[in-house]
Amino acid sequence: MAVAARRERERTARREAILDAAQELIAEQGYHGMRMDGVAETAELSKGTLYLYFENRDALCAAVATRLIDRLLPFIESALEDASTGLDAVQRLLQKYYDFTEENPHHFRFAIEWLGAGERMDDSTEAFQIYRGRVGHMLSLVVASLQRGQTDGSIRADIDPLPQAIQLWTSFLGVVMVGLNKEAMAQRIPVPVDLEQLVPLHLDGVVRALSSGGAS
Amino acid sequence: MAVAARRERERTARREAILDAAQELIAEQGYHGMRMDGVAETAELSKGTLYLYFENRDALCAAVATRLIDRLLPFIESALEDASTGLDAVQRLLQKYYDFTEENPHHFRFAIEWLGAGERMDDSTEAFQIYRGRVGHMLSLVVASLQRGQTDGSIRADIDPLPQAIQLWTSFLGVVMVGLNKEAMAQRIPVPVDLEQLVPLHLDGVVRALSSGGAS
DNA sequence: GTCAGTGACTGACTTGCGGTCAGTTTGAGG
DNA sequence: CCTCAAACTGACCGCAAGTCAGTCACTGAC
Repeated sequence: MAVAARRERERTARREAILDAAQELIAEQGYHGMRMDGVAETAELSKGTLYLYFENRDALCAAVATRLIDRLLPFIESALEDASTGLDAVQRLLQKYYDFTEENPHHFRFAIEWLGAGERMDDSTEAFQIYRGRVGHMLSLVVASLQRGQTDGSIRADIDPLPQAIQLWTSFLGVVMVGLNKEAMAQRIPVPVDLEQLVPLHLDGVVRALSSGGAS
Repeated sequence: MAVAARRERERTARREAILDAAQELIAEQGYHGMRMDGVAETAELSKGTLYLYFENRDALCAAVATRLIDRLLPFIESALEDASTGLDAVQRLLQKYYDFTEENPHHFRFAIEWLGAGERMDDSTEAFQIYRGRVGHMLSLVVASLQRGQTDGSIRADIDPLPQAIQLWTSFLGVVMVGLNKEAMAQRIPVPVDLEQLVPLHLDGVVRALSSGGAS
């Protein structure tokens, strides 16, 4: 039965084609501008077919986000290898996350939507479980970097890595959220400010807060 | 023409009634659960009437949020008066903001929606200009506290108050965003963690980052 | 007293979009 | 050829925001 194998390949290919279409539209029109009708049109399928591959819109978005994290992870992992200390690793990790986010501004809004959403996003789908796993992996990299820093002495010994990782992650998300909308923010925040320096400023604060030695 | 004055009062009262209805529904069902039909029903008006008082849903939400900030501001301002130093003031300001947010969990999601929203939220309405002004006022309190800290020596002299205030504000928003959804987060974040300590942990980091002296 | 004018209000309707499902097409196996 | 199943289709549904032509109630001029 080589047929079944080919069917499976074709199914995977279709799925990828739908993801490509969705990703393209998200990049063009933003997360909210992406419409299921548009995805169907772009992927040259009917709308109903989309629902044979993804339970609903949120599941499709989760799958797109998962693919993006999978592309980001190698960069982050290599950045961690280049780091001289654990403290340096934390800094590089966050910086890489932000750089990648800046290149894919619309997609990562998904993560923010999810966190900001109280109830409205459907995170019960299988696609979402997978996404959740990737988030966990990202967090574990932060935890590992913190532990590494405690071992090499660059990070204070009295911190608890897991809660601290979550604090780093959530506070950084706020910064990224604003950084994502630099142009819009300029009008949005009712004072003139150079948002370009926001991320370096935040990272500086992170280093000061974590550092075992005196601040530079 | 006492008639015009009475008409004006009645108009204001209607507007307040609509705001009350909207706020009640947001508190009950969350920001996304609030429906214009529901607001009309609760306020004992027809839906069309709502649009005589508010340009659209977003404008109505902005007006609700504005009212809430107006209730929060006195608390924050008295907290600033109680503060012993500028550094202490920053800490108290953020803490009060979080406490109030925790009591009104749904409403402040509006701020997050707005910041996280790339394009979808209509912030061109008059109600939104007013809301924007309140946000600016909040920010100015942070700036003032930072300057106070630099004067009394509790905060490093080399920081630039305005960008730093924005960094403080945005990073804290990320923490609040997660703190708002404590219950949901427990399932959402794929690791077990006590989110209750997230805010204190963050505030500790803020103090370490801003402090002119050594960390405690 | 009455009646035209004005602002407040109404609710049926339109629109946009996520999601559904009964029916059609395709192609492998007999 | 015929049969069966999987893939696919697109007309349709429900929901909620937003619109607008029409009604109502009060006011003040005559």
